[in-house]
Amino acid sequence: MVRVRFAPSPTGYLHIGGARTCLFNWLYARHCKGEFILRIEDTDRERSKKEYLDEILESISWLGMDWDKIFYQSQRFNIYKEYAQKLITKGKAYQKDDAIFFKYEFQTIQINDLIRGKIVFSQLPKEEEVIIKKDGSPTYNFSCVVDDALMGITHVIRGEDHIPNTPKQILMYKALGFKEPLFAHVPLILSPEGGRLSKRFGATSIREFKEAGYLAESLVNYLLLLSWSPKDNREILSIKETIELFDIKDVNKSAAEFSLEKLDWINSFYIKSKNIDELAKILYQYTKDKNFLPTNIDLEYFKKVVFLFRERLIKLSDFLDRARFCFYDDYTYLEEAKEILNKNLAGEIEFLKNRLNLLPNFDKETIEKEFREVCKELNLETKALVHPVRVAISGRRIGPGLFETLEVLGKDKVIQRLDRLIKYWQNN
RNA sequence: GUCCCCAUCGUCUAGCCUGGCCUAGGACAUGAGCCUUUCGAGCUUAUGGCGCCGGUUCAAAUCCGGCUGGGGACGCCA
Repeated sequence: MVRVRFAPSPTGYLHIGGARTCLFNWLYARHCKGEFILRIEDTDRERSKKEYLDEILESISWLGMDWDKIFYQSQRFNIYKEYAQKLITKGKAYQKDDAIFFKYEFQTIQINDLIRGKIVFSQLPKEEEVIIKKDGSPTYNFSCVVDDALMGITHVIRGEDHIPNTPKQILMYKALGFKEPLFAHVPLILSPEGGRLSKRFGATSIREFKEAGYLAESLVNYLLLLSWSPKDNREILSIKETIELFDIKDVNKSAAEFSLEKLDWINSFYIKSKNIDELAKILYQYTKDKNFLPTNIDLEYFKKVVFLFRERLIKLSDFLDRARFCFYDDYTYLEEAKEILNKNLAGEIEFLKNRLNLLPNFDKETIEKEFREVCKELNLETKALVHPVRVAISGRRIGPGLFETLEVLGKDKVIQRLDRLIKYWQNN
């Protein structure tokens, strides 16, 4: 049976690169109907933090992945020591200054990477390596080998930055008498500037992407497309069909630059394709987390507002400032919108207001019909009133379609906001 | 410095293994047009690429070599 693992170190948040490595492992496990193990590499007592661990687990779950087993290396120190001791007995390691050193036995190492094919190492950078530190904790390469072997990992799928570790680990497998797993080194994700994805580039942790308003499925879909493709020109794939199609052998060899533009496009696509109830639910939670909504907002009303905006959201966060006027009356006219108010149309707006006020039904169609009729009577182009009215009701120059927005706001609010505009003209 | 990985439009990729069907396909971004009350969305359309040099071959994006370029690793971090 296929058994793979993702081995994060809780010394930082789960970032884009780690998330994709996790995803590839998880997809492969699910594709093969195998097991996906989470191994927390918390051997560095100083730097490992509970909050990072929680964050990592939460991010993995949020992205839609689950694990069959979880192990903590911090609970396995005695196991590592036991195996280090065996190496000493075999004469392949020795103790010095309270630490245990492993002696590499020189030989050309060849690995048959599932993604890259044959990789040959003709030499090693060093002749020995600490495997148990002075403080009794194991070093990465050693605990990794012991655990992968003991846990029965069949495929080690990890980032290509681990390629140089592989020959060292293979030598340890041999010394320990363990069977080697298969290796697959997935390409790195580069920042748009070419180098490592980090500080300069805004968000790198999954949590930050979530907070920025990206949907989990967008992130997963996008990450998937970096270094893998269904080969039939499709860009949008559900997790379910990806599990069917995914094979680690098909992952590309070359590193890929992260592109926010494409992620944005995928995100807006997913937002647009969600049904309104689902999207409203997600946005409701999102806005709640951001403390954006006033208390006791009616869910039906919220849903209507979401419907208004859903086609123009790239990220959930776009909803925050753009839809604010639907929930609060205290908005101001934005500077860029005031230009539209340069021409004083107080009389015309007053006329329009009175006519709208008389409408028996305040629905989109009725409003639009009357609005256009009024403009005609005033001998104005429709847009001559559309723009100022939009500013009146939202404070903004741009927004969703005006007539549906008026319907959502309701007659009372619209009348009140038109009055406010008339006053604005009177005072300026 | 030593070792290793990679190389198709600006970006992500299909094609490469099993040379001819490739005057290299798709997506994002960008330009133009249509639609339109703004923005967006949608639709149509355009621009744009096999890093270079050799070799093998009737034929190379595809095979081989070199170069160049980019990336990674060299911690009692993981």
